[in-house]
Amino acid sequence: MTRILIVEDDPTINNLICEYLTEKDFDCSQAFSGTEGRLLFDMETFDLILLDLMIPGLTGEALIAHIRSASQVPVIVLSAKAALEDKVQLLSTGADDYLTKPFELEELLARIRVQLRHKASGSSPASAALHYKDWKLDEQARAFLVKGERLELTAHELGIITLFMKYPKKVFTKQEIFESVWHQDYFVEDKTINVHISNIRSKLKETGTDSYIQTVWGIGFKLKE
Amino acid sequence: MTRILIVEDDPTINNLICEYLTEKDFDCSQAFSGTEGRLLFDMETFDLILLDLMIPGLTGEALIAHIRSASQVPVIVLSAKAALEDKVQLLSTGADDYLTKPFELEELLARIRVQLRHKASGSSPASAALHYKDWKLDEQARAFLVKGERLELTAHELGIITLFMKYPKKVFTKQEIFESVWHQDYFVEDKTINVHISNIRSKLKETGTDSYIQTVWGIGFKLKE
DNA sequence: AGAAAAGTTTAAGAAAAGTTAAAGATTAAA
DNA sequence: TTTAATCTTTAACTTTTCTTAAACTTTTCT
Repeated sequence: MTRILIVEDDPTINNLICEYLTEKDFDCSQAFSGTEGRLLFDMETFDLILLDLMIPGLTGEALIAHIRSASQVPVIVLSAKAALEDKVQLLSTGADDYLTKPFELEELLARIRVQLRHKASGSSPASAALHYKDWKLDEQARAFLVKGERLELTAHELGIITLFMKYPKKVFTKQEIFESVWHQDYFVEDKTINVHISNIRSKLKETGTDSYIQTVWGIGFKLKE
Repeated sequence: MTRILIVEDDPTINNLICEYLTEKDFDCSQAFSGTEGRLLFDMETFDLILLDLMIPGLTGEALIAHIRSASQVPVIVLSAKAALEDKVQLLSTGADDYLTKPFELEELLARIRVQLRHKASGSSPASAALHYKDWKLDEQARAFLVKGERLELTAHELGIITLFMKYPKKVFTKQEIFESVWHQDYFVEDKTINVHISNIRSKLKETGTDSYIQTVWGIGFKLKE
């Protein structure tokens, strides 16, 4: 389902848009401040972002800049500002379209569809990001984010995390991990996987999420329930 | 066969749905309260859940949250509430679809088929779960649940339980258990299996289900009828 | 009933599995 | 080519699980 993030501080307008779009089969998340919007953007993956410019916590412009530093997701700005210079500046900043308040919901929907169509026709196959608790993994960018912050992992470490996040309930034996991540038959020293797990955990420790990787004695490893 | 859980406190409606779906070749389980629904969900595995929101014992919302904490099974909400805000919240809470009462059974069937189709096309390999009375065993997650609660077992203990649950009527000799679980010929001390059985029973004792493992004198062990 | 066989339980040492730090080997980058 | 990063292996250490032994209980057989 298409996921849309609505960043709008006025609850009435936010809910109105949310209800309308939900009815139209979109999956909406709501943020009521710039900082909340940034948090949601960092932690989840959206197909489109609706953004009010006049929001507390972080200016709309700053949020666009933040979004553009990490993603090409379409951004439609909702603004009371009508002055042309603002519009121009916005579009050059990174917004893909704008709508001046008040606007008709039908028009909003039409513009959303336009942006999504652009997105769909252009570019690469969108690789959905994986989520697990407050971990986020963007496979395409090979970026691993904890609580929105990037954590540097080596190739094998990322491979192991990716495997875990694809099947968050499965227990993986060391053999399974090795064959899946190394793409070879299992003949490395048994301990190698252990060492990598240990290294991943120690990197995770800084984020307080090292307990997410659990040891299943006699079997292997898995993500926490 | 496709298994559907119906959580609906009105017996007339519950039975009506159950009979209709049974006729359409679904395997239905009925719950008449939120708590009963949770119990059945924890103990068995369903392909889809129909959930009335206005149920005694546990609110529908809380039940959805509980379900979502453990599973991606499709949930269709049956509700008398027509207010849009409720629908929005529901869908964002974790429901996959909703139907406002009164509804046609044909529409319900259509929506069930849509959800099952979605499920089938998407994602992860279905991990078959084993069931025996109020025991549930998820082989992929290596999780053993008694009355919905996880019970920690060591690798060998889990191996023994798995063997029993695969053939719930068979009597296993100690030699069979050893060769099946240890993957070796039988030359350990005879008593080893006994000790493991004893340890399993003592862990089960906390759940009140230790009597499920029965001793067959002179032969071995089996699950209770 | 009494003896023998089979099963149960507890406890303790042995064995297996896992963790971590560190050093050497390998690979990639500057 | 030199430097840096990553990977594998080794080894000492910790934790969990397994096996054995021994004392005790229940069932079966004579």
